[in-house]
Amino acid sequence: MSSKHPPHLIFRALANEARVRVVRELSGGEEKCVCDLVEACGLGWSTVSRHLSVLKGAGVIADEKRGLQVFYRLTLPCVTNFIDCLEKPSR
Amino acid sequence: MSSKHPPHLIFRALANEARVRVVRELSGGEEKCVCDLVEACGLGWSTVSRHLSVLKGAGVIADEKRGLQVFYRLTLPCVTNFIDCLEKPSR
DNA sequence: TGACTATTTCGCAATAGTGCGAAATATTAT
DNA sequence: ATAATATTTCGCACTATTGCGAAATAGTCA
Repeated sequence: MSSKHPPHLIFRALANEARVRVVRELSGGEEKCVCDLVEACGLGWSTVSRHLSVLKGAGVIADEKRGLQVFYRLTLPCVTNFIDCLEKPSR
Repeated sequence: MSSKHPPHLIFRALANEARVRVVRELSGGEEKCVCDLVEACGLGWSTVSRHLSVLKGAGVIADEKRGLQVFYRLTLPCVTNFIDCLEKPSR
């Protein structure tokens, strides 16, 4: 059976500079709390929170609450490869 | 020097079902005329033409005019790999 | 309980994306 | 030059996305 996240919806989830920045922050494999991601994006908390929910809804990231904080991690590793490919001078 | 097409703009160009369909049609490496792509998308000519210009503007496809027809081809092969990855049941 | 911290949800105004049909452009054939 | 074909450009109405601040929610600690 096919995924409930068709390709164009995943592209849509990534079609924003802040959301790509979030994915980059998580590309090393380490989890980050929302506070880290807010700082990385340079946007307001409410805005970043909604960006995170878009990425999560598309299955690109997942979250886990620990204590007061929520930690996010990347769940779609091949997006990192693709971004790397896009950044090579000659793709 | 870095590309003039940052990742989030490439994702934005792909953030539409018709445009992903176009990329798929071109993934085999063969060129297709607009008429083929109009048929594949099931949308009007003017709409598909604009989708093609979005993809071209992002550097995902390129065009070449031959006679009365314009042929498009994929210029960003790694997008095919990424879409394939997205469609695997377990990514 | 109440205060404090981390995060999300809501409502808003502004901007961007979508698909359409009509008109414009360009190339070829008569 | 005229006509026919293939494609693009334009203007419109509609919908979706964006970022913000205020308010709501949830967990921890005194």
